[in-house]
Amino acid sequence: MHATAITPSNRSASKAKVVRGLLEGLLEGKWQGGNRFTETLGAEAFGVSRTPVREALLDLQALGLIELRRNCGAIIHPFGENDLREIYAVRSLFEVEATRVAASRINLAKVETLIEAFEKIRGSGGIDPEWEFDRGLHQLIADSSGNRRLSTEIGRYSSLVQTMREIVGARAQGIHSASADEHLEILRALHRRDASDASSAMRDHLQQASDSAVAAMLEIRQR
Amino acid sequence: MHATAITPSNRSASKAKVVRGLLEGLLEGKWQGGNRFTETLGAEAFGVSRTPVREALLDLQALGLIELRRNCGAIIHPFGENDLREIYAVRSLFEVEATRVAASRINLAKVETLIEAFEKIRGSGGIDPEWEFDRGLHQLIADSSGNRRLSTEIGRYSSLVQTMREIVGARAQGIHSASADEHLEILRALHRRDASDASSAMRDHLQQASDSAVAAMLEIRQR
DNA sequence: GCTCCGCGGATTGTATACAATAACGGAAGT
DNA sequence: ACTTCCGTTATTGTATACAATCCGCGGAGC
Repeated sequence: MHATAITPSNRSASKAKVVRGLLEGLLEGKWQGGNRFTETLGAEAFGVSRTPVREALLDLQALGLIELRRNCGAIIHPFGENDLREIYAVRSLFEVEATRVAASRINLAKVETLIEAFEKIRGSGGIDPEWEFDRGLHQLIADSSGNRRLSTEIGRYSSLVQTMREIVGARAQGIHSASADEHLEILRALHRRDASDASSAMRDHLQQASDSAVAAMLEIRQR
Repeated sequence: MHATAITPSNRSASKAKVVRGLLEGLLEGKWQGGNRFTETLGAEAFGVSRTPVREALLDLQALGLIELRRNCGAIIHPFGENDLREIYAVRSLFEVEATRVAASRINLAKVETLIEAFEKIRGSGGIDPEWEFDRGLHQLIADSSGNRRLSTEIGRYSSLVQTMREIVGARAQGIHSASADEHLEILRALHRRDASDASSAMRDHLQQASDSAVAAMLEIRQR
């Protein structure tokens, strides 16, 4: 539904490729020192022109991952455990607030549908399809917040996290997706229209997700 | 200090021009219906090429102000009182959190410097220079949050608000800048390292700012 | 009359060319 | 040796050209 800035399916495919490549480098731990990365360099590295590279760099700058200085190229800051936690901290800020607000407005029928979906997952023990529903849940909450700006911000970070997931998923084995239980706790609180419990459950959920992401990154780097 | 996305002094002057022009239209209340705005149209309207228009549209999309659809042009949503309040709500989310975290880390000497500055302002009754210190205060808090991501987001919204201020300031008479008292309350709480009071004062400050901005927008539209 | 296919135009996505500008280095002066 | 100035060069900012893609419309077939 949202025009996701980072992974717009196939819209701006080149830009997405560049973003992914740079994120891979960040997660792997390349660019340890304050490395410089010019648009031309990126264009050659990824086999595209400067234009999508430039747009990718602007996006990454807006996410605080790089610093752009005129006629200097992008300064890539070393990316560590702490940076990943910061990303989840901001995401948590957004989504906890969205959950709190959404509790009194969210469409209960949709909540029930998702509850059934997650219960089915928990029963079957399937892991793979869960991310799909996870995205659906976060999207539903964002849209139900009634604040377009908040929803947009959530979408931006959602795309970032999604891309990181894909990168990590392709390399790390033991990356465990969030447990259906956490999702169900959020959903049941929402169904009761209990803003406090719901937002609290969302906070815990994202804390888990944060720890999990850090573990996955460290696993990747130990190779 | 930050590479501000919207008003980078004179970096990307054309892009800034386009952003400002579009924001003017939004604040004035043009584009009431779901208007379409193509890149070519913008290029002609502002006398620049498509490239800076495109970048401006991407920024505005990331701020939730417009919707970009492939081969469809930008869909400009009507902008109302509620949208302005939403922007301040998100900003409040960022800055209240930053204030809370910064309380235990902020450099007290810098706080004292700002306290003196605001006390001088309050004495002299000068209004004009206050925005400059206002920006300094918010920037200091953002940088003291110790979270680069959070700081970046604050910078994005800060630029947006700053541009809106400039637009409004050029048209409305009675736009009153925030009272020095509000700033002093934040600063004194920070100086006590009282996270609760400081963040609470920041919340109140932004609530005032929000009301003030809405009033200014309505004043503009009544002409 | 209704549906489906295909084509033309409009619009974005990407590449390239040109202009502006700031970093870098070296030479001259002290 | 240090600093300052200036020219070169690297790099971004902007403009333009080209490619891909989607939307709408009209006509053919049923």
